[in-house]
Amino acid sequence: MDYLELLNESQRAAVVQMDGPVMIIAGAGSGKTRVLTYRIAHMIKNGVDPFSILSLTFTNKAAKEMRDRIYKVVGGDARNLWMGTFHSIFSRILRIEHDKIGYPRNFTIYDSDDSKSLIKSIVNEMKLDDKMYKPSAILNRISAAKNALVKSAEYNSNDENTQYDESSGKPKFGQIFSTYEQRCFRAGAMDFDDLLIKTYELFHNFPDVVNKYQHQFKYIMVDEFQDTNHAQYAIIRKLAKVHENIAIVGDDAQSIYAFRGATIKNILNFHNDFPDTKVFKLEENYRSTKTIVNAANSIISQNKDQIQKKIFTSNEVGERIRVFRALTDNEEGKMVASSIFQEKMNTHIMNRDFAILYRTNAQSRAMEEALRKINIPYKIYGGLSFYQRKEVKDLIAYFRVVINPSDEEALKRIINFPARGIGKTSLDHLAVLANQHQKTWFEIMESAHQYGLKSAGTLADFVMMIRSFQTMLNKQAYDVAMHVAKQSGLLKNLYEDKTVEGIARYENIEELLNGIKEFSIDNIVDEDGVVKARTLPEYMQDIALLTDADKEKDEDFDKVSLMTIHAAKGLEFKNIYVVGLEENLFPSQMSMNSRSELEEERRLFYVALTRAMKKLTLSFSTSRFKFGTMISCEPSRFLQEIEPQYLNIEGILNPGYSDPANRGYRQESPNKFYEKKYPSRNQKSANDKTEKLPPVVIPKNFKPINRATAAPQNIDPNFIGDDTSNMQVGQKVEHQRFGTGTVLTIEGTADSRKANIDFGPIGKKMIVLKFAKLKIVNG
DNA sequence: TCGGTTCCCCTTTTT
DNA sequence: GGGGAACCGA
Repeated sequence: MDYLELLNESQRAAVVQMDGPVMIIAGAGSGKTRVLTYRIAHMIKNGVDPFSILSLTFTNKAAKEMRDRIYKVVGGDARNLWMGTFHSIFSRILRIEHDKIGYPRNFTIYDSDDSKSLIKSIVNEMKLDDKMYKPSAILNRISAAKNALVKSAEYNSNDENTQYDESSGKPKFGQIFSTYEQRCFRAGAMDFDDLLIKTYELFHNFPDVVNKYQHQFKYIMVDEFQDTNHAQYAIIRKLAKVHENIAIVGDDAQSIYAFRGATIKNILNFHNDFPDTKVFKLEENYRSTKTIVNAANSIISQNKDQIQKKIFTSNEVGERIRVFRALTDNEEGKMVASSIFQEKMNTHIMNRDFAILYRTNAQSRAMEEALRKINIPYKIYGGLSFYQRKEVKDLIAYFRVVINPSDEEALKRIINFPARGIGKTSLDHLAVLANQHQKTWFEIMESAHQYGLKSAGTLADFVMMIRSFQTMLNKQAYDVAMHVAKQSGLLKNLYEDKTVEGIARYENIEELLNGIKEFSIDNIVDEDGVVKARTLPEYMQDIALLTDADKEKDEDFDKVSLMTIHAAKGLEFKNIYVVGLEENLFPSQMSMNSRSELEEERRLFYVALTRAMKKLTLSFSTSRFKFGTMISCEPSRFLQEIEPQYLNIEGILNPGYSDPANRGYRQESPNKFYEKKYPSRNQKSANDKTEKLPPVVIPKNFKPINRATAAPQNIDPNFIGDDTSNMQVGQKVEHQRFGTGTVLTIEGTADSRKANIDFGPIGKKMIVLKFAKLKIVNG
């Protein structure tokens, strides 16, 4: 397949420009993923060693999809790419280099629940008011600091910070921050932000380490660059320093993670850090109808902060965007569900061609109920994931403690579950002693007698149990997991609960164990084709950063998708429903305080619209349940920001609709704030758009550099494997790394055909023939 | 210490 | 409307 033929001119230019710094500004639906995947495939086809390509994405799903697509073009080599999310790639590096920063190799990754729970403990231990020091708010501020690469020591030495905290009623914030840091370290745990900040430190403090990775990663690619935060950019800038072969792909119009520290500055700074950057713009949309593209353009043009570009499409005009109003959130669900039903009757398209998008996860309930009632199968992305369910977390907490006994948050979860008589009093004592002696809970428990703890006997039993589990850790993951589930009493405890929920919980544990079983027996091969046993620690590393988006099941193949707009980024569907277009919901109430926050909401709306290929439906409700009470809602300002020529408004929305000044969406008592700050489009003055950011221009001296492509490291490119389909037991073979060996056994068929080969001094290796390159030695 | 009940807060968005 | 923490009685 000549993949270059499948690209348009600017796409192709971006693909073949392998060397030097590259910026690809890719509008929605412009074939960005295609460019990225073909770019990598192009490199591999041109002899670049996959091990030297680093490709960073934001979600596991994006990484997986890209790997699959590259696999289709270049085959098995795709396995060896360093491809994944920032967090997963960096955790991989941190596990390799763990000793440099004083962490155990099997460090735990705290999710935000763990982080909040730890903060809560700290606030309690410090005897502070937990109304004032809310864990989520504290965590947000800690996270913001870390994303700016500011650690507690630096934070606390800055008067501005201390003054801010004093004036906002949280004078002890700095102390909580530094305690939090210490406790994470003591627990051998990293939170999400640590994965970035520790990587940065590692590279900053150990020149030999950074040097190693700088040379290894000859080519670096970053997807969704507009969503990178300061720490992420600082790391990749460092990594790219030697070869400067770095390509960033992004779209400022789809920047929707500023709330998490992402900054558009990274795009603007890129030119300063890499002055020779070649810029490519992908402006043709292949996804959506003209109506959808133009409507989306009319939305995004209202933002002041943006890079100039013109997204266009040569697709058909398509249908107008349908807008309807519901009276309640439940009715909105019903209307969406019946619309999907009708659409399927009329056009015979699949369930999987539909997606319902919303601003907040809480909105999924009304949609789910309505779909369930008329038997439309659906799947929910995000929300409470499988791994966040209580019983699943409990068993996983056991695994965490077995692997890393210092993991305090996991220990707290399981120490008295199932109940074994270790109550609050014991826990309080443990906490005090641990702080007093600067030791982990587990260490205190090991010497419980010595500290005169009343529950010493029970604690010792618990420690013994964990210790006995630990002796099994090098065994296959499933065997250990099953043993732990049984011996801890957790399985029995759940089994005895015969309520409906209890049975569901038991089934979830069964599902988890089945997943581990699959993981264990699903032989994995390393780069030399050698089969490796998969252990529990490996399983835990695998799932630590997994969101359930990754847990795709076959039966989910043809279902309607429900997800937040954030989760929908990067996806496309034929028919899209964007629901809940109401003031205070979308745009969110929390984002009405500043122009920049509101613009982020607008970009989010832009992302929502541009997910649709053929048909787009927008809806809002005039009332909805919030915290169990009914509240009344006003239509979103975003609705009237779309040029009306693209809309098809159904039914009588409001009496004043015929008046173009309010397009019928305005309620009878107009919101004063709305009037004043956000004049409608018609009244908008031309000089509203004067404060634009400098547009990115393609440099005039655009000249592709044709540097010789890098040869793979340590591998002889001329080494070609022979056809092994007729290989016999007893035959001599040559492997590039292991040398000459004798075939002992051959088993399996087709792709899973394996050979056990004795390489003499190197030992016996089980090799999967599909992947390994072996020369048959004659004689 | 445990289990059941009430009560309270919650809601952005995610790795 | 729902989950988790706090509270209370045994």
